[in-house]
Amino acid sequence: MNTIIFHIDFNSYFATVEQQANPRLRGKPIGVTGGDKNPYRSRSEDSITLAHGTLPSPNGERRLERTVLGAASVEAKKFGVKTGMPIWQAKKLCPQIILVAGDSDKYLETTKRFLNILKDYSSYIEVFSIDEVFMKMEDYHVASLLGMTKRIAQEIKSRIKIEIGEVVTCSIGISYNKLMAKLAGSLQKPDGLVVIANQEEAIKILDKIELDEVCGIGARIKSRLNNLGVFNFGKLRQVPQAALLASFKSYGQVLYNMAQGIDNSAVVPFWEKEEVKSIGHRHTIDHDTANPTEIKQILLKLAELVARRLRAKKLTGKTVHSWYRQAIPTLEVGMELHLGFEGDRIQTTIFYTNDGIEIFKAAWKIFHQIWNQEKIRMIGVSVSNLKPKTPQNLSLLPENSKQEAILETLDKINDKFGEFTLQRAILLDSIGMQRKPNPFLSDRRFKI
DNA sequence: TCTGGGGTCCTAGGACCC
DNA sequence: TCTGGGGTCCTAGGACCC
Repeated sequence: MNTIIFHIDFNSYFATVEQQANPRLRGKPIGVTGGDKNPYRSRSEDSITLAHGTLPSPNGERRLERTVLGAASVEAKKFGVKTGMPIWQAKKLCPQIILVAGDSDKYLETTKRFLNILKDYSSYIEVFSIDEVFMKMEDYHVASLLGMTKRIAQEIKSRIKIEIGEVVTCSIGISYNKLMAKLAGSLQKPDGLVVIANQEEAIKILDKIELDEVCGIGARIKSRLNNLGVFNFGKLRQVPQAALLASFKSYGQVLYNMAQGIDNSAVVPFWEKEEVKSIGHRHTIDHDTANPTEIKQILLKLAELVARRLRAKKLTGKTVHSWYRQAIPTLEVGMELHLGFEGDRIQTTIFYTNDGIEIFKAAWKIFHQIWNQEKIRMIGVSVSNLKPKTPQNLSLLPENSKQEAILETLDKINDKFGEFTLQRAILLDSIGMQRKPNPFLSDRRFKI
């Protein structure tokens, strides 16, 4: 291998962290529900935590029916419960499931400790999500590392056991590119360790798995491939490149490469990651509604949350998106029948702002263009086209400064009470690693 | 009484500028 | 004097990830 990439993925992350923290939960089927910091979550819902020994209130119970599990423990998975499954369904499969309200700070803290372990092995760490990273071994190490990769992986695993906890396990996949490393990591769970050493091995493995087991093929692409008569990677490999390009445009090339275990994407270390591209919030209402006043209130609240996060990152944005999901489910016909909720989205461009009222005004205005008074179940707002706040685009007028001062005060108050605002950059800043300047980034930005 | 909420990237077509 | 072509911005929409 010229390149050695590790993919490290925690198993049932939130669930194992909870079991680690609370021995009473160990060995039991548990499901972790939505964020504790969700501003829409009532106090009564928090009371479902077993640790508190209380029962859910009828109100909390009803609200939870519309949310999904953020994680399920191995014990719960034995019943068929999966991450992302609606709570009502999880309960049907496993009536004794213990629901635990998520604690985002705890998970972030654990991730920080984990990344600190990894720092000892490479600085090329790409944080893919709160429980998943890619790590590229430094090029000058590769030759000396050949044959040692498994030992390093085992060392990382045992350090996690010692430094983080025995219950928290991870699966490690090692390969010559990101795609295959991720695939390798998914082959053995929990606590797995799989190496895909070369392309030859990769193809053998690809021929044994389903199309959608590879990152990048979801339900839609899979179904479109099936319609072309492609049901596995062996068959995909026989499809001429031109035919894939014709059907999937540029993504056809990705699929073509995928079938051969090729992936040219780079491990992007955290210090090269660009800033966020958009910030948004959406909310599924606990009942369907067509009441404009109610919808307006929710939209305003969401816009304020978005604005607050923009200000916290010293950003402004000028494109406002608004979207919703209608209440009546529709049957989607794919490989199998399933219920879907149709919706619509719309966007508009205003001026650079991070003021919740301005964002709300734009979102409410465009929402009306797509909403035909039907009952809805979900509504969302987000802002993209972001740029750092500079004196040029804000605070030119004294009254604006005053406005900002008020906003800042509000932010401080909100900060005190907090909410779940997990962001990759926040995560990275908080692990105490210094952001190294990237000499290539500025070039890329200003190249003509 | 029936799937959350946070994001990412890509493409096409129209408007507009020079 | 009746239209080329490059570039950029904007909107809509499709698809994916955890």
